[in-house]
Amino acid sequence: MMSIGEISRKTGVKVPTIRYYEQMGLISAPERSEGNQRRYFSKELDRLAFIKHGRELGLKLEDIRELLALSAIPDQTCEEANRIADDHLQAVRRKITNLQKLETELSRIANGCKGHTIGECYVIEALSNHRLCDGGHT
Amino acid sequence: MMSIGEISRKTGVKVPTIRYYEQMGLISAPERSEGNQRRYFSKELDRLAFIKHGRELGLKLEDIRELLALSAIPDQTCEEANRIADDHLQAVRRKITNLQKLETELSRIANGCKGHTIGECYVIEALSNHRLCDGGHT
DNA sequence: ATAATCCCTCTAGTAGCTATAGCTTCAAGA
DNA sequence: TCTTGAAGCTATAGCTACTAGAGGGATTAT
Repeated sequence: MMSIGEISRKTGVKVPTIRYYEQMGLISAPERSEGNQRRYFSKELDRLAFIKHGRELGLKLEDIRELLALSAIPDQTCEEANRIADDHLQAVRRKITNLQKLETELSRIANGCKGHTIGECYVIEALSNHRLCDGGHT
Repeated sequence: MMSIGEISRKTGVKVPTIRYYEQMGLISAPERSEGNQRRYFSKELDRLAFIKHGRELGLKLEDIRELLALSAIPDQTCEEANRIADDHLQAVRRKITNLQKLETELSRIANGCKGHTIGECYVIEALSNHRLCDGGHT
Protein backbone atom coordinates (compact mmCIF):
# COMPACT_ATOMS: atom_id res chain seq x y z
CA MET A 1 0.00 0.00 0.00
CA MET A 2 1.57 3.21 -1.21
CA SER A 3 0.58 6.83 -0.99
CA ILE A 4 0.25 8.79 -4.19
CA GLY A 5 3.57 10.50 -3.48
CA GLU A 6 5.32 7.18 -3.20
CA ILE A 7 3.92 5.75 -6.41
CA SER A 8 4.78 9.05 -8.05
CA ARG A 9 8.40 8.77 -6.98
CA LYS A 10 8.60 5.16 -8.10
CA THR A 11 7.14 5.73 -11.55
CA GLY A 12 8.30 9.25 -12.25
CA VAL A 13 4.73 10.32 -12.97
CA LYS A 14 3.84 13.51 -11.14
CA VAL A 15 1.20 13.49 -8.45
CA PRO A 16 -1.29 15.78 -10.22
CA THR A 17 -0.81 13.75 -13.40
CA ILE A 18 -1.71 10.55 -11.57
CA ARG A 19 -4.89 12.17 -10.29
CA TYR A 20 -5.59 13.37 -13.80
CA TYR A 21 -5.20 9.86 -15.21
CA GLU A 22 -7.60 8.59 -12.59
CA GLN A 23 -10.10 11.25 -13.58
CA MET A 24 -9.68 10.26 -17.23
CA GLY A 25 -10.31 6.64 -16.34
CA LEU A 26 -6.86 5.38 -17.36
CA ILE A 27 -6.28 4.00 -13.90
CA SER A 28 -9.03 3.03 -11.58
CA ALA A 29 -9.87 4.87 -8.39
CA PRO A 30 -7.81 3.27 -5.63
CA GLU A 31 -8.85 2.50 -2.10
CA ARG A 32 -8.64 5.32 0.40
CA SER A 33 -7.18 5.62 3.85
CA GLU A 34 -9.46 6.48 6.75
CA GLY A 35 -8.52 10.09 6.13
CA ASN A 36 -9.53 9.84 2.46
CA GLN A 37 -6.05 9.61 0.99
CA ARG A 38 -5.34 7.37 -2.00
CA ARG A 39 -3.64 4.05 -1.28
CA TYR A 40 -2.19 2.01 -4.14
CA PHE A 41 -1.25 -1.64 -4.56
CA SER A 42 1.93 -2.33 -6.45
CA LYS A 43 -0.09 -3.66 -9.39
CA GLU A 44 -0.81 -0.04 -10.24
CA LEU A 45 2.91 0.55 -10.69
CA ASP A 46 2.85 -1.50 -13.88
CA ARG A 47 -0.16 0.26 -15.26
CA LEU A 48 1.31 3.69 -14.60
CA ALA A 49 4.63 2.65 -16.10
CA PHE A 50 2.80 1.39 -19.19
CA ILE A 51 1.05 4.75 -19.56
CA LYS A 52 4.23 6.68 -18.98
CA HIS A 53 6.09 4.63 -21.54
CA GLY A 54 3.34 5.19 -24.06
CA ARG A 55 3.47 8.93 -23.47
CA GLU A 56 7.25 8.95 -23.88
CA LEU A 57 6.69 7.32 -27.25
CA GLY A 58 4.30 10.12 -28.08
CA LEU A 59 1.10 8.09 -28.03
CA LYS A 60 -2.13 9.86 -27.28
CA LEU A 61 -3.97 9.00 -24.11
CA GLU A 62 -6.81 7.56 -26.21
CA ASP A 63 -4.40 5.18 -27.90
CA ILE A 64 -2.94 4.21 -24.57
CA ARG A 65 -6.41 3.63 -23.22
CA GLU A 66 -7.09 1.23 -26.06
CA LEU A 67 -3.76 -0.55 -25.68
CA LEU A 68 -4.43 -0.99 -21.98
CA ALA A 69 -7.80 -2.49 -22.76
CA LEU A 70 -6.25 -4.81 -25.33
CA SER A 71 -3.49 -5.90 -22.99
CA ALA A 72 -6.15 -7.37 -20.72
CA ILE A 73 -7.27 -9.92 -23.34
CA PRO A 74 -4.22 -12.03 -24.22
CA ASP A 75 -6.08 -14.38 -26.57
CA GLN A 76 -7.38 -11.72 -28.91
CA THR A 77 -5.48 -10.96 -32.10
CA CYS A 78 -3.00 -8.13 -31.85
CA GLU A 79 -3.87 -6.51 -35.17
CA GLU A 80 -5.32 -3.50 -33.46
CA ALA A 81 -2.26 -2.97 -31.28
CA ASN A 82 -0.05 -3.17 -34.34
CA ARG A 83 -2.29 -0.79 -36.22
CA ILE A 84 -2.02 1.79 -33.42
CA ALA A 85 1.75 1.49 -33.36
CA ASP A 86 2.01 1.68 -37.15
CA ASP A 87 -0.28 4.65 -37.43
CA HIS A 88 1.72 6.46 -34.82
CA LEU A 89 4.96 5.64 -36.56
CA GLN A 90 3.60 7.05 -39.80
CA ALA A 91 2.49 10.20 -37.99
CA VAL A 92 5.94 10.62 -36.45
CA ARG A 93 7.54 10.22 -39.87
CA ARG A 94 5.23 12.82 -41.36
CA LYS A 95 6.11 15.19 -38.55
CA ILE A 96 9.81 14.68 -39.14
CA THR A 97 9.41 15.37 -42.84
CA ASN A 98 7.49 18.56 -42.17
CA LEU A 99 9.94 19.76 -39.57
CA GLN A 100 12.83 19.13 -41.90
CA LYS A 101 11.25 21.32 -44.56
CA LEU A 102 10.73 23.94 -41.91
CA GLU A 103 14.31 23.61 -40.78
CA THR A 104 15.60 24.24 -44.28
CA GLU A 105 13.47 27.32 -44.69
CA LEU A 106 14.15 28.64 -41.22
CA SER A 107 17.89 28.24 -41.40
CA ARG A 108 17.88 30.03 -44.72
CA ILE A 109 15.96 32.87 -43.12
CA ALA A 110 17.83 32.92 -39.82
CA ASN A 111 21.22 32.89 -41.50
CA GLY A 112 20.24 35.17 -44.32
CA CYS A 113 20.29 38.42 -42.42
CA LYS A 114 23.33 40.52 -43.32
CA GLY A 115 21.93 43.81 -42.10
CA HIS A 116 22.07 45.50 -38.77
CA THR A 117 18.75 47.27 -38.56
CA ILE A 118 15.18 46.14 -38.81
CA GLY A 119 14.92 48.02 -42.08
CA GLU A 120 17.57 45.78 -43.59
CA CYS A 121 16.68 42.62 -41.68
CA TYR A 122 16.13 39.54 -43.79
CA VAL A 123 14.10 37.84 -41.07
CA ILE A 124 11.50 40.59 -41.15
CA GLU A 125 11.70 40.85 -44.91
CA ALA A 126 11.21 37.12 -45.39
CA LEU A 127 8.19 37.08 -43.13
CA SER A 128 6.68 40.03 -44.93
CA ASN A 129 7.15 38.55 -48.33
CA HIS A 130 6.23 34.99 -49.08
CA ARG A 131 7.85 35.16 -52.49
CA LEU A 132 11.21 34.93 -50.77
CA CYS A 133 10.45 31.36 -49.76
CA ASP A 134 11.34 28.15 -51.49
CA GLY A 135 7.89 26.80 -50.78
CA GLY A 136 8.86 24.22 -48.20
CA HIS A 137 6.04 25.23 -45.98
CA THR A 138 2.76 26.82 -47.28
CA MET B 1 -12.71 48.24 -47.87
CA MET B 2 -13.17 44.51 -47.54
CA SER B 3 -15.45 42.35 -45.47
CA ILE B 4 -13.88 39.79 -43.17
CA GLY B 5 -14.84 37.04 -45.61
CA GLU B 6 -13.03 38.78 -48.42
CA ILE B 7 -9.82 39.36 -46.50
CA SER B 8 -10.07 35.77 -45.34
CA ARG B 9 -10.24 34.53 -48.92
CA LYS B 10 -7.35 36.73 -49.97
CA THR B 11 -5.02 35.71 -47.16
CA GLY B 12 -6.13 32.15 -46.56
CA VAL B 13 -6.67 32.92 -42.87
CA LYS B 14 -10.03 31.66 -41.68
CA VAL B 15 -12.68 34.10 -40.54
CA PRO B 16 -12.82 32.96 -36.90
CA THR B 17 -9.04 33.02 -36.80
CA ILE B 18 -8.99 36.63 -37.95
CA ARG B 19 -11.43 37.53 -35.18
CA TYR B 20 -9.24 35.63 -32.75
CA TYR B 21 -6.14 37.56 -33.83
CA GLU B 22 -8.05 40.78 -33.31
CA GLN B 23 -9.03 39.65 -29.83
CA MET B 24 -5.40 38.78 -29.09
CA GLY B 25 -4.30 42.22 -30.25
CA LEU B 26 -2.25 40.99 -33.21
CA ILE B 27 -4.29 43.07 -35.59
CA SER B 28 -6.16 46.16 -34.56
CA ALA B 29 -9.93 46.41 -34.46
CA PRO B 30 -11.04 47.63 -37.86
CA GLU B 31 -13.76 50.10 -38.69
CA ARG B 32 -17.28 48.81 -38.83
CA SER B 33 -20.07 49.16 -41.34
CA GLU B 34 -23.34 50.75 -40.27
CA GLY B 35 -24.55 47.27 -39.51
CA ASN B 36 -21.54 46.57 -37.26
CA GLN B 37 -19.61 44.38 -39.67
CA ARG B 38 -15.84 44.60 -39.92
CA ARG B 39 -14.40 46.54 -42.86
CA TYR B 40 -10.70 46.24 -43.66
CA PHE B 41 -8.28 48.38 -45.64
CA SER B 42 -5.82 46.53 -47.83
CA LYS B 43 -2.98 47.43 -45.45
CA GLU B 44 -4.31 44.72 -43.15
CA LEU B 45 -3.66 42.17 -45.86
CA ASP B 46 0.08 42.52 -45.30
CA ARG B 47 -0.20 42.20 -41.58
CA LEU B 48 -2.33 39.09 -41.81
CA ALA B 49 -0.01 37.58 -44.39
CA PHE B 50 2.95 38.26 -42.07
CA ILE B 51 1.17 36.49 -39.23
CA LYS B 52 0.18 33.60 -41.42
CA HIS B 53 3.69 33.19 -42.72
CA GLY B 54 5.07 33.22 -39.19
CA ARG B 55 2.60 30.52 -38.17
CA GLU B 56 3.52 28.39 -41.17
CA LEU B 57 7.11 28.59 -39.97
CA GLY B 58 5.91 27.39 -36.59
CA LEU B 59 6.45 30.61 -34.68
CA LYS B 60 4.35 31.23 -31.61
CA LEU B 61 1.90 34.09 -31.63
CA GLU B 62 3.96 35.82 -28.96
CA ASP B 63 7.03 35.74 -31.18
CA ILE B 64 5.00 37.01 -34.09
CA ARG B 65 3.64 39.77 -31.92
CA GLU B 66 7.17 40.85 -31.10
CA LEU B 67 8.34 40.63 -34.71
CA LEU B 68 5.38 42.75 -35.78
CA ALA B 69 6.28 45.34 -33.20
CA LEU B 70 9.91 45.31 -34.33
CA SER B 71 8.98 45.62 -37.98
CA ALA B 72 7.45 48.98 -37.19
CA ILE B 73 10.80 50.50 -36.15
CA PRO B 74 13.14 50.18 -39.15
CA ASP B 75 16.05 52.01 -37.51
CA GLN B 76 16.38 49.75 -34.51
CA THR B 77 18.94 46.95 -34.58
CA CYS B 78 17.61 43.61 -35.70
CA GLU B 79 19.38 41.54 -33.06
CA GLU B 80 16.13 40.65 -31.40
CA ALA B 81 14.51 39.53 -34.64
CA ASN B 82 17.51 37.35 -35.35
CA ARG B 83 17.43 35.96 -31.86
CA ILE B 84 13.80 34.95 -32.24
CA ALA B 85 14.50 33.24 -35.55
CA ASP B 86 17.60 31.49 -34.19
CA ASP B 87 15.87 30.30 -31.05
CA HIS B 88 13.06 28.90 -33.09
CA LEU B 89 15.47 27.18 -35.43
CA GLN B 90 17.20 25.55 -32.48
CA ALA B 91 13.86 24.43 -31.10
CA VAL B 92 12.91 22.91 -34.45
CA ARG B 93 16.23 21.09 -34.58
CA ARG B 94 15.75 19.72 -31.09
CA LYS B 95 12.29 18.52 -32.05
CA ILE B 96 13.65 16.78 -35.11
CA THR B 97 16.32 15.05 -33.07
CA ASN B 98 13.80 13.88 -30.52
CA LEU B 99 11.38 12.66 -33.14
CA GLN B 100 14.14 10.75 -34.88
CA LYS B 101 14.99 8.91 -31.68
CA LEU B 102 11.32 8.18 -31.29
CA GLU B 103 11.10 6.98 -34.84
CA THR B 104 13.92 4.52 -34.30
CA GLU B 105 12.33 3.15 -31.19
CA LEU B 106 8.84 3.06 -32.60
CA SER B 107 9.80 1.31 -35.80
CA ARG B 108 11.66 -1.28 -33.78
CA ILE B 109 8.53 -1.82 -31.72
CA ALA B 110 6.03 -1.63 -34.56
CA ASN B 111 7.99 -4.04 -36.73
CA GLY B 112 9.02 -6.31 -33.90
CA CYS B 113 5.74 -8.09 -33.44
CA LYS B 114 5.88 -11.63 -34.81
CA GLY B 115 2.94 -12.95 -32.84
CA HIS B 116 -0.71 -13.08 -33.62
CA THR B 117 -2.31 -12.58 -30.25
CA ILE B 118 -2.10 -9.92 -27.61
CA GLY B 119 -0.36 -12.43 -25.38
CA GLU B 120 2.50 -12.69 -27.85
CA CYS B 121 2.39 -9.09 -29.10
CA TYR B 122 5.66 -7.24 -29.00
CA VAL B 123 3.94 -3.85 -29.04
CA ILE B 124 2.16 -4.59 -25.80
CA GLU B 125 5.22 -6.29 -24.36
CA ALA B 126 7.48 -3.36 -25.19
CA LEU B 127 5.13 -0.89 -23.59
CA SER B 128 4.88 -3.01 -20.48
CA ASN B 129 8.58 -3.40 -20.11
CA HIS B 130 10.92 -0.48 -20.42
CA ARG B 131 13.96 -2.77 -20.36
CA LEU B 132 13.14 -3.72 -23.95
CA CYS B 133 14.05 -0.23 -25.08
CA ASP B 134 17.30 1.10 -26.39
CA GLY B 135 16.84 4.19 -24.30
CA GLY B 136 16.20 6.60 -27.13
CA HIS B 137 13.38 8.21 -25.27
CA THR B 138 13.09 8.37 -21.44
C1' DA C 1 -39.62 41.89 -51.28
C1' DT C 2 -37.33 37.95 -50.52
C1' DA C 3 -33.98 34.43 -50.28
C1' DA C 4 -29.29 33.14 -49.88
C1' DT C 5 -25.25 34.23 -48.03
C1' DC C 6 -22.60 36.47 -44.92
C1' DC C 7 -21.62 38.39 -40.44
C1' DC C 8 -22.26 39.32 -35.39
C1' DT C 9 -21.35 37.93 -30.20
C1' DC C 10 -20.85 34.65 -26.73
C1' DT C 11 -19.80 30.32 -24.92
C1' DA C 12 -17.66 26.00 -24.73
C1' DG C 13 -14.54 22.52 -26.36
C1' DT C 14 -9.95 20.57 -27.91
C1' DA C 15 -5.02 17.74 -25.32
C1' DG C 16 -2.59 16.95 -21.45
C1' DC C 17 -1.46 18.54 -18.10
C1' DT C 18 0.06 22.49 -14.41
C1' DA C 19 -0.83 25.92 -10.81
C1' DT C 20 -3.26 27.86 -7.14
C1' DA C 21 -6.21 28.33 -3.00
C1' DG C 22 -7.88 26.75 1.08
C1' DC C 23 -8.36 23.02 3.72
C1' DT C 24 -7.28 18.18 6.09
C1' DT C 25 -4.33 14.23 7.23
C1' DC C 26 -0.20 11.88 8.33
C1' DA C 27 4.18 10.67 10.48
C1' DA C 28 7.93 11.69 13.32
C1' DG C 29 10.13 13.99 17.09
C1' DA C 30 9.85 16.26 21.87
C1' DT D 1 0.41 13.08 23.93
C1' DC D 2 1.22 17.18 21.50
C1' DT D 3 3.11 19.63 17.82
C1' DT D 4 4.77 20.68 13.48
C1' DG D 5 5.95 20.28 8.78
C1' DA D 6 5.30 17.60 4.84
C1' DA D 7 2.07 15.55 2.12
C1' DG D 8 -2.60 14.97 0.58
C1' DC D 9 -7.44 16.48 -0.57
C1' DT D 10 -10.99 19.00 -3.88
C1' DA D 11 -12.23 22.39 -7.03
C1' DT D 12 -11.21 25.78 -10.26
C1' DA D 13 -8.63 28.19 -13.64
C1' DG D 14 -4.92 28.57 -16.98
C1' DC D 15 -1.96 27.19 -20.86
C1' DT D 16 -1.86 27.22 -26.97
C1' DA D 17 -4.19 28.42 -31.01
C1' DC D 18 -7.71 27.87 -32.55
C1' DT D 19 -12.66 25.52 -33.88
C1' DA D 20 -17.66 24.64 -33.44
C1' DG D 21 -22.16 25.88 -32.39
C1' DA D 22 -26.20 28.61 -31.02
C1' DG D 23 -29.11 32.24 -31.93
C1' DG D 24 -29.50 36.05 -33.90
C1' DG D 25 -28.76 40.48 -37.51
C1' DA D 26 -26.79 42.52 -42.14
C1' DT D 27 -26.00 42.50 -47.00
C1' DT D 28 -26.66 41.52 -51.66
C1' DA D 29 -28.63 39.65 -55.81
C1' DT D 30 -32.75 38.75 -58.07
